[in-house]
Amino acid sequence: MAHETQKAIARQSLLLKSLPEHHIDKLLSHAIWRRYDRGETIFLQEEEAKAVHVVLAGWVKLFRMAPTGAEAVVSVFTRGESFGEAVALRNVPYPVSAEAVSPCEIMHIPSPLLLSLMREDPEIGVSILASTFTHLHSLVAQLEQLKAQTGAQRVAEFLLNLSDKVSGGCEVELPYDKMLIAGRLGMKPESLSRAFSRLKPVGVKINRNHAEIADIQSLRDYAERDSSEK
Amino acid sequence: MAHETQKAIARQSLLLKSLPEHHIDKLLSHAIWRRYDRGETIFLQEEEAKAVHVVLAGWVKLFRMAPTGAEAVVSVFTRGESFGEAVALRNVPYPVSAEAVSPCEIMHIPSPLLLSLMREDPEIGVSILASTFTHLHSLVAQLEQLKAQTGAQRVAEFLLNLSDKVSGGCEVELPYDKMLIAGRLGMKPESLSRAFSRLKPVGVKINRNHAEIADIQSLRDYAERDSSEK
DNA sequence: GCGATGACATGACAATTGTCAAGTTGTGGC
DNA sequence: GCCACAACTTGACAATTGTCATGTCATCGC
Repeated sequence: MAHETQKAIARQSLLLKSLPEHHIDKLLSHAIWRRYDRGETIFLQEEEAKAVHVVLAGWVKLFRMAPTGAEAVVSVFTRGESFGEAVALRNVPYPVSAEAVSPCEIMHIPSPLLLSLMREDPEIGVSILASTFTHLHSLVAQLEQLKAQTGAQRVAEFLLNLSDKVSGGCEVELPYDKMLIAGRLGMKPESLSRAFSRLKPVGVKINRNHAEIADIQSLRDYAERDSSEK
Repeated sequence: MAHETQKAIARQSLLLKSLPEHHIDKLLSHAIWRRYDRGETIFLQEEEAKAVHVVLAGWVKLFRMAPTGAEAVVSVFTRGESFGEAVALRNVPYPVSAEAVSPCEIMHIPSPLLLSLMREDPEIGVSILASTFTHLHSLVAQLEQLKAQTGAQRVAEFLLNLSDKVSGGCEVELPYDKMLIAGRLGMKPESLSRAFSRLKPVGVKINRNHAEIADIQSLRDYAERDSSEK
């Protein structure tokens, strides 16, 4: 059931990679593996957390339903990333819902197991704090973007994060639906379309889920430009 | 230096209140107390974290400077609340800056002390995770609000959080500057003014930093109303 | 008391974004 | 191949918000 390649991916996850070998083995041997289809729910907001989740393949979105029914995408995770750490250890309800947005492989680590290991070895706690901090940091970055950047600038940053090149041109694939990208960036799909067209003069060509960036640096300039200056 | 009343406040903080007595004593005896004037910097973004901070009195804002220079307020803390947990334990730089927005009393718990206690007793780790989770949760809530609510609705929620009444009318004091409230809610001061006037029909009167809410429930209805319906 | 300063409100205007409607395109079922 | 459907784009319009300018008011130092 648990293929070696999957275990290898799990070992590389931020949550596990800093742990000593024997702990990893124990966690892996008690973990639950599961496939999810596109659109399938992994857990629901207000549900009680019983495990930490590690994405082995595919894409997962965390989102929150406002009382009005409006959906706000909080984050999107993929291979090697984990979520639910801080909640699982405290027996509190999830503040968000999780859904597979593509077919997924997810590993679930039961929280009682994590808790008991944590009592044996405090390093585990530090490890969990590490990945929790990463989430915290990315939420803070998102808040900053939403409050201080225009839609087109947020799209520009999103594109920049898809490439690891520092300068020059490049081509990247959009990792998921434009609808989901729009949600993740806090805008409507229509606004995303317009943002893309606004990026054309800066050297961005979009074709389906394929993006061409003429010059990374000039796109970065655009993203960091103060909105007051032209 | 450390008055008993301050220690009492510290004990009630989310970070400490679930810890066993002997740990609290040790932490309190090694903590550093300091006063900050209005406008004084507590730490700067990119600075390395050396302590966890507990607010004993006054108001502190955490904010982030975008490369463009725009400031995004991430959160505002007051008496009994703590911040910097996840960062302090990992020797990583702060993702945000912290500034006193009113005269403040802050207690600093050196992170090496926390780390060593954590190795003795994993319960400390759980405690830290608990308050970290609280921050995470509030960031998620903020994201939801920014993405799914109009300015006036965010202001309505802000007012609602100032009162613990469930129904009927009430009066509350705005806890800090309108400029800071605007920043915290992700809008310009002018927009906050307009949002306040838009709340008048719903029964909200603002006079200086004093707010009168005619009926809590109808304000709540307004905040949760779908923007499509009138 | 007086002037300076900063917080705040308000009006006019521009830019951005959401909303609604229509049209295009690709995909999957049959 | 054909149909139905969902994703996506585009345009027109309305609502919201930012920007700029102006004016009021309280506070503070002198």
